[in-house]
Amino acid sequence: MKKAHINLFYETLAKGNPEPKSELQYTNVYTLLVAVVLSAQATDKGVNKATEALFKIVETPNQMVELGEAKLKDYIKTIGLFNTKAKNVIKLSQMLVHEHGGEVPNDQAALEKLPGVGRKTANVVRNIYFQVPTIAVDTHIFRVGNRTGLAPGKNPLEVEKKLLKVTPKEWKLHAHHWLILHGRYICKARKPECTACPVIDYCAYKAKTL
DNA sequence: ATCCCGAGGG
DNA sequence: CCCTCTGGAT
Repeated sequence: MKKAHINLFYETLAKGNPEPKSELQYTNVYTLLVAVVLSAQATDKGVNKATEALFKIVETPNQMVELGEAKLKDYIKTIGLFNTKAKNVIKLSQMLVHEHGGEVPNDQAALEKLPGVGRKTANVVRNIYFQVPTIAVDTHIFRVGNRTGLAPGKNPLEVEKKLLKVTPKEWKLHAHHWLILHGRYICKARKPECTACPVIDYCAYKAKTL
């Protein structure tokens, strides 16, 4: 995508949503981390539905450890991959208690050592809570980056590097949310709504659909 | 490359 | 029925 168009692309998305925020529900940085871990290959709606009850009784790593894996599963069994996620959340909470004083570290490497936390999840937490201009590449952003021509790449890491390179400084902090919301509601996987798309003038995909 | 894995949409 | 959803670990 041309430089001038990249600016217009972000400017347009920003105008449509000046203060973008996560649609995941959370009460603090710990519950944010748990919510993001649970959101892997699941919709935020489904995660919110499960965590609404869970976060009323669990807001700290200690409380999660006390709850235990079996009861945690009862809360999240409506979410895909719940078995693995329950194990990871308990282990991750134990590690936070024993190795980080019960706090969530603002450190990419330390976060990625936690079970169930990879590059994407760590990037999301650092962006949302610690205001670091990371761009976490999930399924939506991977698709939008490739389809629009904004940041093509064979894998998420390639797309992330390209996004960090082409995204102007002023848009970096919120780029993650603008791109994800665009992918979720307009540039959808199955049936992209190009006729309702505000940035179609800058998109490489329109040539194939119109 | 493969497994994990429920809900919702088309 | 098939596809997709803010992936990560092996």
